[in-house]
Amino acid sequence: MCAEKLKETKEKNLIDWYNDVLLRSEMVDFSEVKGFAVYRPYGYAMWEITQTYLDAKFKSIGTQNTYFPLLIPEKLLTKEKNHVEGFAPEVAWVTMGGDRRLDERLAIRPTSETIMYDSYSKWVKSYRDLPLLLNQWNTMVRWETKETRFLLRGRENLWHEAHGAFSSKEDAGKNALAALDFYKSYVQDILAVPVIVGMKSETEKFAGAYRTYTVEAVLPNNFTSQAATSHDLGQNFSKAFDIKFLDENNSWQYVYQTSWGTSMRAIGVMVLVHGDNNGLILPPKIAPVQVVVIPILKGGKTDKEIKDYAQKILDKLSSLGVRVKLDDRETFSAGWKFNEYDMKGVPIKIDVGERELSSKTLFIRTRFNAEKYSIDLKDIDKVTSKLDEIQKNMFLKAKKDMESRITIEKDRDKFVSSLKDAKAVLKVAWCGEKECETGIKDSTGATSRVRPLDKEVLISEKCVFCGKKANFNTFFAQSY
RNA sequence: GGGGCAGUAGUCUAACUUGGUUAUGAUUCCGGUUUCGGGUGCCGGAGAUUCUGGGUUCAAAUCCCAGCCGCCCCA
Repeated sequence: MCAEKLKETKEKNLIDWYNDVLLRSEMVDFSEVKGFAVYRPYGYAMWEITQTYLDAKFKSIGTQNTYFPLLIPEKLLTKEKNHVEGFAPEVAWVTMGGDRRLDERLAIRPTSETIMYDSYSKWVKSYRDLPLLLNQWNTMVRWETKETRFLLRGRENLWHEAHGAFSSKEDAGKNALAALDFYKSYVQDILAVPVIVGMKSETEKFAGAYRTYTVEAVLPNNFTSQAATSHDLGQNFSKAFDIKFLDENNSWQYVYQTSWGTSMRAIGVMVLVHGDNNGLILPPKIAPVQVVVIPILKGGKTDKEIKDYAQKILDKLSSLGVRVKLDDRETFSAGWKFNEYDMKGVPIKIDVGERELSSKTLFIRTRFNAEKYSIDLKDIDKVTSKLDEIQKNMFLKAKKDMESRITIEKDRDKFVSSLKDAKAVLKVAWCGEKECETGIKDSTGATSRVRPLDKEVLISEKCVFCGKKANFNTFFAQSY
């Protein structure tokens, strides 16, 4: 049950380090099925915190939770042409029921647009039925053929998927951007991971979407990862699934749709961004345990008083709304416990021993920046402001790190070599053409990641790769 | 899709090159004792189909083949 030391350093081998941290902090474990992880209570607790935070946001704009079947008949999955082409290579199929072959094979949902929109077409008849905004917290299966990775790329992934139907293009557009805003605040404010917010290119957008938005995070190896995504589907699916309504003027209209989701991947990104060679470093807002109280017992007469004192601190912090735990196991030394909670990334450790008991103080140790200091018991509410301060400073540090990894590049050769070797995340002026992106992928293995939403001054008049007219600035990087 | 590297108690590992008795050590786990302010020391105990299957051999963790799993590189 106990965390052991890490085998690899973060600097030397990021992926070995990452796997090891996830295993030893008891967030996840391998299962007997390739690409399917086991989420242990400590890891799953972070998902529950995510759910609580985002669910409230979703409901604030009228989203309702729902549940649709895990299995999707092939005829539904193939209704929207671009969609099925995008997902076909990685769909897992159910072909047998007991020992009988099924007449029609069933896809295990890679995403639920198709089965949900089949119902939407039954439920939407009038403009009064709109907007219809449903969400499900579930998992999806994508049969990755490349190597799989804990949290970042599994075959089964914990996520939520929300699906909106609207009477106007404007409403759908607004909804896709509102979702993007939820994700930005989740990733930045809860996970303390800075993101680049923007739009995906034609090549990288969701299969079947009119437009895809993303919040993109930068990792310590100069890769980027899409932490969450929001799609403006336009009328592509409503036409394929015949989702239409009678408007105020008694004429038939197809709905405008959105779909948006985020997954456990965002948590994986958080681990990569913040952790160090002693294990996880959790931002307080995502930490299942924000403060751990460790009594230092000496087997003397004061032990009982120290325990009572520790309990008092626990109760007090708990009443202040802190997620706090008391570790009074006597079979482990204090030093051992410090190391274990370092591995698990607990933001604040408080030791209470004879010294604290007699002086009515607490001894604070922070995981982030490894601060150590005493405070008076009467100032115990300072612990909550310390948690806020840690949250803020972790974000600022990560933001500075992200900015240091971004290079503005105008030179074609430098762009290609730097991108190929993941020496930086490159911000360039780009034409946005599909052929150009294909060319970039062929020569570097990397793709466009995100085009900022705000109007920006062009870095150059010419596209960094093909030399034609540049239309906007875009970030390029290797990605997970 | 193509190529490369690895697989030995929960974890890390020795033995493999050059086949040979009961598979090495640490850690972890259990009982006891001593400790406890950054992984305490000691005593005892437990934990292995040496990834799976096949082949070569008197004899396989060790050599060969296939598969599985993990990692890396290329498409």
